[in-house]
Amino acid sequence: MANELLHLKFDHVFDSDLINEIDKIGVIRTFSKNDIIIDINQPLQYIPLLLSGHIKILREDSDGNELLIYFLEAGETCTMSLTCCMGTSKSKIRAVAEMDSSLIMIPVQNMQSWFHNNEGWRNFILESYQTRFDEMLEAIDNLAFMKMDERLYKYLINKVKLHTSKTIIAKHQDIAEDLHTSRVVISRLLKQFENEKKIKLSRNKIEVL
Amino acid sequence: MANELLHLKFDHVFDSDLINEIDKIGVIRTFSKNDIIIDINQPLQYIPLLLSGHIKILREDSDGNELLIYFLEAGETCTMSLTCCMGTSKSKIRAVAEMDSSLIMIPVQNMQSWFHNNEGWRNFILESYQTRFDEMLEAIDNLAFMKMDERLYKYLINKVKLHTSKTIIAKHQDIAEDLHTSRVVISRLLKQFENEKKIKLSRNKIEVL
DNA sequence: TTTAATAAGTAACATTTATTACAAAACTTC
DNA sequence: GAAGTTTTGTAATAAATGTTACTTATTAAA
Repeated sequence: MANELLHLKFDHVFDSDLINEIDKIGVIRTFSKNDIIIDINQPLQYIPLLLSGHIKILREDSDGNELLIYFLEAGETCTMSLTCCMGTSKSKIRAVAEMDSSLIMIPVQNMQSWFHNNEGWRNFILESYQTRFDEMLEAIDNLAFMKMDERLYKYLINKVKLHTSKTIIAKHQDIAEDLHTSRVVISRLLKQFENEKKIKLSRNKIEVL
Repeated sequence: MANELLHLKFDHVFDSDLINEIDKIGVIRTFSKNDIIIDINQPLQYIPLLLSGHIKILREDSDGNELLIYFLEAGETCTMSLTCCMGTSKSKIRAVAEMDSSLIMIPVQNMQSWFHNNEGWRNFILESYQTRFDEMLEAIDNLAFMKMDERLYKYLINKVKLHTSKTIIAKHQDIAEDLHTSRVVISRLLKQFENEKKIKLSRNKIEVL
């Protein structure tokens, strides 16, 4: 079998015929940490399935301010790309590799017919929509109802879960950009967390206790 | 034909067989202004198609604070209900009639098979997802990148568009709840808009100039 | 028409977040 | 290890939003 990761991550999602077809027509692409996978206004001709790594989905306003909306993990797809492909419109988000990642890209034409013929594919897409909807709602909750200290703490906990490691490698500036605030605000709050014994700070590194 | 509104709003979306089936199995429900159509945590067994009126889709946090996410208009459906029905989960949002409204409710079982057999239905659902995604992104943008004065002005303009009337009937308290802020903040900003000749205020009424 | 209830106006103050500016610490490079 | 660069710490201040408390205006009810 050509692609081990494809089987590992998607064998329980798609039937073997579909897996083989994906394997045949899908194009593997690899990205390094911080690579832009898809940028805002870029037209989309492929549906990506994430085989390994993590991808940050970001929104940007007209002044270049960014906001992290959610992360994609291996075994997931970006439903934004689906809606874009259907409407042959352009990407409304930026996708950035949060770590080294690999994707398999499926041309839109194929996925249109699968949607019609293949129940596994259909369910995968509909479940993806549900997951993304839920994450968008959570993003809205975070922004609307939570203060910056709560948002930051949640962000840290989420990173710990994603990487299954208590140690986060990041600079305050990066975090500030994800949460759309300023570095000073993040440094201040992190120091406060450290005083409360929630974390331990060092250069480029945050240890969650 | 049993239901005029169904034809008026959906004839160009679905083929005539599907329209007739919807007409046959769908249950019409009418709501008065401010009625709660679906509440948070309520299980969903029906997909609603909006025949007339406007519906507010709201999110609520654990302290009972609300936030308006978007409006539904006639000819639309709530994709939240789709994801809920698929996963047989509970509503994550509250739907409130913004004015007297009528819906046709379709049992989930039927819509599952249409999804498989009927291209018109499939496209309608996928387009609905796209529209809702875009509106969620806009909600996120509003919260992340805009200040309260901008959010308020956008809210007013949106209301004017929806009702095709320059006059908005609402009290400051209602607006404050939709935008999740306090009445005093809204009164202050509205007064500022009035001084800038953008609007004209009176009790329960805002005229957008 | 007086009274009560609701809605809006506004001042004073508190809190949260953003900004500016600079110093100290931790790494890199030569 | 000296010099430069990057990252973090922190104070002072500004701006935006939230809160409290009270007044005034408008409408509804008695």
